[in-house]
Amino acid sequence: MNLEATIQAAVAQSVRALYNVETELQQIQIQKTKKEFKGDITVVVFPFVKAARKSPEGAGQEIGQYMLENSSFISEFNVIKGFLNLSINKTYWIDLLNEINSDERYGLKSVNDDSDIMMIEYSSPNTNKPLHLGHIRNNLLGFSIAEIQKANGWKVIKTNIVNDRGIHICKSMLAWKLFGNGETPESSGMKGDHLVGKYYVEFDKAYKTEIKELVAQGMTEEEAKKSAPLMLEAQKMLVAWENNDPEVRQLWETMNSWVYAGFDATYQQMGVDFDKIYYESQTYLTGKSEVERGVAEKSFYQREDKSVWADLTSKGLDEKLLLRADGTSVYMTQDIGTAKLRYNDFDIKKMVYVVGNEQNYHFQVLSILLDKLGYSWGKDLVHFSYGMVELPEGKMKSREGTVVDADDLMSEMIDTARETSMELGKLDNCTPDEIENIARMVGLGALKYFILKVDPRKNMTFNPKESIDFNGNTGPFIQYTHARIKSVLRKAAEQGIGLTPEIDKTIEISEKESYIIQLLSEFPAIIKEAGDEFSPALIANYEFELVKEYNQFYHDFSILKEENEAVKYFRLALSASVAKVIKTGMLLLGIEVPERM
RNA sequence: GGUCCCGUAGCUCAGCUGGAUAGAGCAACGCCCUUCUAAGGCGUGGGUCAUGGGUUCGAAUCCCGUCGGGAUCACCA
Repeated sequence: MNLEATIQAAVAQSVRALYNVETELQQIQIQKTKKEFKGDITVVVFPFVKAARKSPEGAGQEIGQYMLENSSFISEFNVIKGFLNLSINKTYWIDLLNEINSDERYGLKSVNDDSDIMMIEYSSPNTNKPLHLGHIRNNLLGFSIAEIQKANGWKVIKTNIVNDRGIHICKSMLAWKLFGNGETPESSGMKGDHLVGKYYVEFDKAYKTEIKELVAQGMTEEEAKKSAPLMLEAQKMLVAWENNDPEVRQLWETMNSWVYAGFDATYQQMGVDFDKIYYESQTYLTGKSEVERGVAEKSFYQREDKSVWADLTSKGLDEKLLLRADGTSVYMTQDIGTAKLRYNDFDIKKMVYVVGNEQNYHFQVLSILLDKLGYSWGKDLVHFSYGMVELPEGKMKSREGTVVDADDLMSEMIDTARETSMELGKLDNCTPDEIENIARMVGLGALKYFILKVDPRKNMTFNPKESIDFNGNTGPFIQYTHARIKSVLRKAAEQGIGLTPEIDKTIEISEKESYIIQLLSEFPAIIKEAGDEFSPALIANYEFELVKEYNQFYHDFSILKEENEAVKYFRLALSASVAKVIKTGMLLLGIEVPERM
């Protein structure tokens, strides 16, 4: 039983004994004692005032006195206004530290073959342009959520749906055909995804020019957009693709292979991976047949032009297109097919989509459509809807060239980390490989932590010039603390000091030390909450709080120079446990921690 | 216009299942390396928690209105 539950039970017992009142454990409010008051844990007395027929102070005194006499782990108490501040026995804390210290996998639940399956979809790139800052938030959140759910005992399958077909792909294919002169990643020296992205932009430019000309000839903008030759050509290409035209398919395979090579490099650098990848080119047919079944079963209907629609007006939504008049499928059609295939492939208990909040409507509709098609799990899909990343000037716009490229950003971060390390002279006796590895961990750590410490549901601002910091509430700050502890532990080992299995319980420990143990003891609950709330930010903020407290301790107390051997062992054990929790927590965020930096 | 989300220090963010004097980091200023890593620690200044009402012993937190910002309502994905 954790401390909070223990206290709640003790309070309930006290109230029963003193006032003959039954209270539900959940309504007993427990919080950490604020720093300016003495004590470890505070009970809010106000809810019992009525039953006690006493002033808040009086009731607090009575409950506190009763608990002091009847609960062995409470050493003293004080009451301020309606708050009962309890101090916990030193031996209780030392016992806790012993437990934490001896558990290699502290905070992590184990997963076995019987564990429930959670499938988490994230990343979901289009194969017509390279990944950018928005994808970075998606990938980091998806990966971290997967790690957190594993830690909570789920068997997680990380999945990716690659949008490898559709009109947008045809646009870059067409532009390459028209303007490419046979350019390849090899011939140009460009990363494949960047090369293809270049032609997507080329298409857009040429298309805009055509529209302008048509408008000059007297067309409305609407008409011009629809009848521009390039657009018609792209649409023709999509139909040819769906009809398995060999030439189109060949070009498509070639260009996609360039993009995948590029994506793989980006994913690897970012440190994310997938257990099972789906391609829309392989799922859209299932989607189409599902939609056709829906038409046959009268869940959906066909218009005169042969396009297929779902009428959702009874649910307060609009009508939704599911198949175009030319028979080609749309985004929604594909997602229906993908969902069905996934549930066929795995015994999914919970399906989670990590997709931006701009698609809230899409997932609301997807859920309803699957339900209409008779899938009981349709309503249970979880859309983990995260906020957009904005630049100081506002939203990123690819057409205005304000997109922050993922590859560029990561390498800038690593460069900055390397320069900083060199300036500080931290890595003077490291090999070039070691230097590179540490720069990579620190640079990416800064980026990842910066993104993940923010509540995922909120939009966030990223300033490329200012957001990158290595001091304060940052990834490197936490990594640095880990490296410092490791350094102390190395020195201890050199002096032949190992960790004792059990810490002497008769030693005196300070408030600061017991508070750090209290923080450590909260770690499992934080992981659970992060899983329930789908919020890596809770872990990030917890890690920061822990590290800040530890740094104060590190500054104020000496470890290896402590003369009392038992106390020295205690401080080493405390430090080792903090390092362990730092590392475990950071790995849940997908951030590595170096042994030295 | 309908629906949904957001508004906390100069900036970036915590805190939101109601509880004590609203917290961090950055930026500014000052102090601490002959002591285990100064990417650290300590201190100073900085707030109408957008705004008006309501509920309550108690509201940044819950409810309603107003103002401001964003997303979405595509034969784009």
